[in-house]
Formats: sequence, C-alpha cells, structure tokens
Amino acid sequence: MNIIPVPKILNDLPLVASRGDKVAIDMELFGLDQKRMHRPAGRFGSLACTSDGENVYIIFDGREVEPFLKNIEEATWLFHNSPFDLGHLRRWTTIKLRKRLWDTLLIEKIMYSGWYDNDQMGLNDLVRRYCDVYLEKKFQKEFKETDEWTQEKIEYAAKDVIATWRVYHEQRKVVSDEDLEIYKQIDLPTMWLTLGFKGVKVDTKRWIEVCAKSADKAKEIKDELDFNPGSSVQSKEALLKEGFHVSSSNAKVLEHLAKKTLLAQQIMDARVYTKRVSTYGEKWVDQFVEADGRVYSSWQVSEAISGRLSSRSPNLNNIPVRDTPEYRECFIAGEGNSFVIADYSAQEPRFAAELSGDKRLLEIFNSGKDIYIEIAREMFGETITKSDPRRADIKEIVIGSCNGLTEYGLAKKTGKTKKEALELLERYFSIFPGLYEYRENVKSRHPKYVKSVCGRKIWMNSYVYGWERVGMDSPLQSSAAEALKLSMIEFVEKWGCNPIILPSHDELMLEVKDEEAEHVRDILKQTMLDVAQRLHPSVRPSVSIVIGKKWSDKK
DNA sequence: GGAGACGGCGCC
DNA sequence: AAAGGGCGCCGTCTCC
Repeated sequence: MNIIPVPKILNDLPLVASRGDKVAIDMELFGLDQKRMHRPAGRFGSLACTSDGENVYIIFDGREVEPFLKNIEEATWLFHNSPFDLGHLRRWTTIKLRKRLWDTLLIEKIMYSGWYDNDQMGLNDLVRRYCDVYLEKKFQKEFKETDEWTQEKIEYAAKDVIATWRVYHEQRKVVSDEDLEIYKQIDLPTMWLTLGFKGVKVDTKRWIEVCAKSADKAKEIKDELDFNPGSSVQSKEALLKEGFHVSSSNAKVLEHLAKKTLLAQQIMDARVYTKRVSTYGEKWVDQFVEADGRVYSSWQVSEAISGRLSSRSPNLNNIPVRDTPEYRECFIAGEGNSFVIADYSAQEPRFAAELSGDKRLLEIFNSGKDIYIEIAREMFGETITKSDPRRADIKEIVIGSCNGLTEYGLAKKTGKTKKEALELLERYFSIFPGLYEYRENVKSRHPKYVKSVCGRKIWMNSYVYGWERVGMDSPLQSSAAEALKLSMIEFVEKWGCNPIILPSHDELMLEVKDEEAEHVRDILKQTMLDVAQRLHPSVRPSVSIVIGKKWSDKK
C-alpha cells in the first residue's frame, strides 16, 4: 500500500480556479467536541485546497476564508462530508447554495449503500479502496486537544485534501448515471436544505418539570428493588429467583410475565421512568438547547441504508409521543410564529401496493376509506370500529407483511398463539396474493440489490441472516424517504425560503409567521400530494396537515 | 480507567 | 437457530 508523499505546501499564493476545475477542499477545526461537531464551537484551524492533487494551498487564519473561496468560486468543489465544512465555513463567510459540488461521502453512500457499512465510509477507507493509499488518521485527536500547529499536522491537513481529490477522480470513473441522478436531484439538494434548517424552540422549564416527575417515580420504584432493573443480567437473575427462567428481560417478555409476577411489572415501570430521565432528562436540555432557546440537531442525508434522513445530537426522530405526549408539548413555535405539521398517511403500505401491484390493496387505497377497517372487513367479513383491538393487529400485519413478519413474531407481538397468528397471516395473504408474491419474489430472485422507485440501490448481503427481510422492506422505506426529500425540495423551491425545522420519516414540521401559515399549509399539502402521486402513480396519496403552536397539536 | 459490545428502548 | 425493517442513545458489562 502507498502513502501520499509530503505535498508541496503553499501559503503565500492564492489558488485561482475557473469553471471546469475540480478543487478539493478540507477544513480543520481546533477544540471540537465529538458530540457537537455540527455546532458553531471550536476554533479555526486551517483551510486547504488542491486543484491538481500535488500542490496544496493552505491558510491558517479565518479572516482569509472569504478571499480564499472567492478565488475558486467558479470551480467544482470537492469535499468528503461537505455539511461539516460548509456548516463551519459559514461562520467565516457567506456560502451560497451551489450545484457544482461533489461530496465523496454522499456519492459513496449512494453507490454502495448496504455494501459497505457506515464505518467503512471514512476518507481513509475510500482512499484505501480506490487508490490503495494509506492515510494516517491519528492527528484527529490532536486537533481536539491543542491549537498548536506542527509540521506533521500541516502535512496531515494537506494529505487529507489530496486524498479527497484523488477519490473524486476514481469515483468519477465508476459512478453510474443513475446514481448521479439520485445525487443531483435528491441527496445534494436535501443536504443544502438540512444545512438551512432552523433550530426548534424548546420550553425548557416545562421539559425539566416533565422529567423531574419521572425522576421521582423512577427513584420510588428502584427503592423497592434490591437490584438494578436497568441491568438485564440482574433482572434475569431476580426473575429466576422467583422461578421464571427467561433468555431476555426485554419489554415483550416482561409483559407476558407481568400476569404472573409483580416483579416483572416493577422492572418495566422502573425502565420506563429511568429512560425518560436518562435519555430525555435535564442533561438533554443542558447539552442541546442553545442560548437562543433552540435545539439544532445534526441531520444526516443518507446515514440509513435506505436513504432515510437521520438525526443526532440530539436525535429529534425519537422524541417520546405515545406514553408521554408532554415532551412534544415542549416543542413550541417562536413568538408570532406557527407550526405547519404534515404527514403522509400509511406511506409505506402505499408503496407496497404500488410495487406489488396487488389489485385488492390498490382498490382499498383508492377507495379513500380507512384501510385498516377495510382490510378487517375483507378478513373477518364484518365492519369493525376504530377502537376494535383487531384494528391494531391488522396494522401490525400490514406493516409487517412487507418486511418478513412471521407467525412467530406476530404471535409474540400480539399475544396470540402461533396457530392464530399463522391463520391471520394466511388469511391476509389470501386476500392480497400480489403482496405475497412481492414478498416471496425477493427470496427467490435473490437479487444483488433492490431499488427504490427513483432508482436508489440498496445492496443485499446474503451472507447476513435476514437479508431477504431487508430486501423486502428497503424499496418501501427508501421510496418513502424519497417522497419526503422531494417534498421538502419542491416546497422550498415554490415557497422561496426554507422554513423546515423537523423532518421525521413521513412527517414534516415547518415554522412560519402566523399570517403565512394557511398559505404555507395549502402549498405544502399540494406539494406532498403531487410528489406522492408521481412516485406511486397507481395509489391515491393521503396527507394530513395542521397548523399549531406546539408539536403535539398534531391531531 | 477507557473502549467497545450488548441489551434495551425511544421514534417512524 | 431464529423468528418484520430502519435509526441513535443510554447504562451495564466485559475486557484490556
């Protein structure tokens, strides 16, 4: 394996590049906290670029960023993980949305989603795969710990940017037109949108009140127990003492056991409350709410193999809602603003209908009626109400039917016997044979990869147990993700600015001025419907949308 | 004492 | 042997 030779480093001459030139750019910051990489923390370290893969131009003063970038304005910019650099560079200059931008990380994820894991997507991994080059990464820690520059560190910064430049040229040779279209039409515009997300305002006082209540309850229950219910090892041990041998102490198991022993219920309760204290406690506020009262998450455009967006530091995609709607009441619109909250109904089942072409399922969706009640009518020959427990069972089946749910799993989930569960599944698939075929096809065709409706590839690894379940589900999940991304892109195009504060898989939350809310609601709804209709033309789409002052004002 | 695996659980 | 998918984060456990 090779290493990159010490580059020629120039810091007295500006690089001037023009249209057609490819300029790799890389930024180093001092003193960044790993969990807050996306926030305006840390101090300017360096900005380096190269247009020929040999000579590196580098500056060490943030005040030079603006003229530095102006000189290469016309060129195509190459980054590895551009949101990091772009987000921080905005602290020293204005960065406008540009299409001439190649992100080697985003491209690699589009090309090799499911083939390589996320931990094999670093610049060092790419330069090893593409160029057989070894790239030293040990300096990252040093940037965190000290502001001192050494010759070695300068060389490291220079080598990084050369690696990016080299990887670009190799990727260019092998990337397919279809992958490039996904990049240009979907992921790159989405990346720019996520950079423009405003934070969400949080009522911190209320939040702390909510979690304080849970803290009290957690303590109460824990005091009654002589072991730590947060430990699976200790919980299993305690249950064994009462005569219950279990291989797992998770909620599903405990729920069954709760009928037989109080202990199971106690462990469950303790976990519910400690979860709220640990994950959604005071620490959450301390860590993530900025001085302006808002939370700024880090949004990843394609961290998930399906191309779903993901969120971290903090993860805004898993804020409690079922048992504790109080948390979402803490997400509030700013003074004089309203939220517009929209979500796609039964989005993945709709894509299942589209992709399987199942006749009966298509009819049900296109009838515009409640699909779960309609399916129940087919299955049981009677009309059930919304509160009938069978509706929840059917929901499980509808969602599970396309990601490989078995009678065993269904039985466990619903508390039915295996025989009952099998009967339900069989009846379901006899009504929707197209769905069954879709499911079985994945196994029998044994595809190298599956695709979303827009053509995003998800590679299968048949050596991994359960690969066929990923194969069934990925086209649905990734198509749904595309619908959401395209809705965002097209809405912002129409509206002219970006008021998005929180996307969540099949849901969008916008914050706009009160007087604009109704207008925005109408445009957003129409946009989402248009996009969905385009992506699943055989299925009538459905979007519910409301205007509110809190996230919880949903339904 | 730190790193990483694991179990568990919040959401869609 | 395991028994719908996708995430991120927490505390515990284990190992060095």
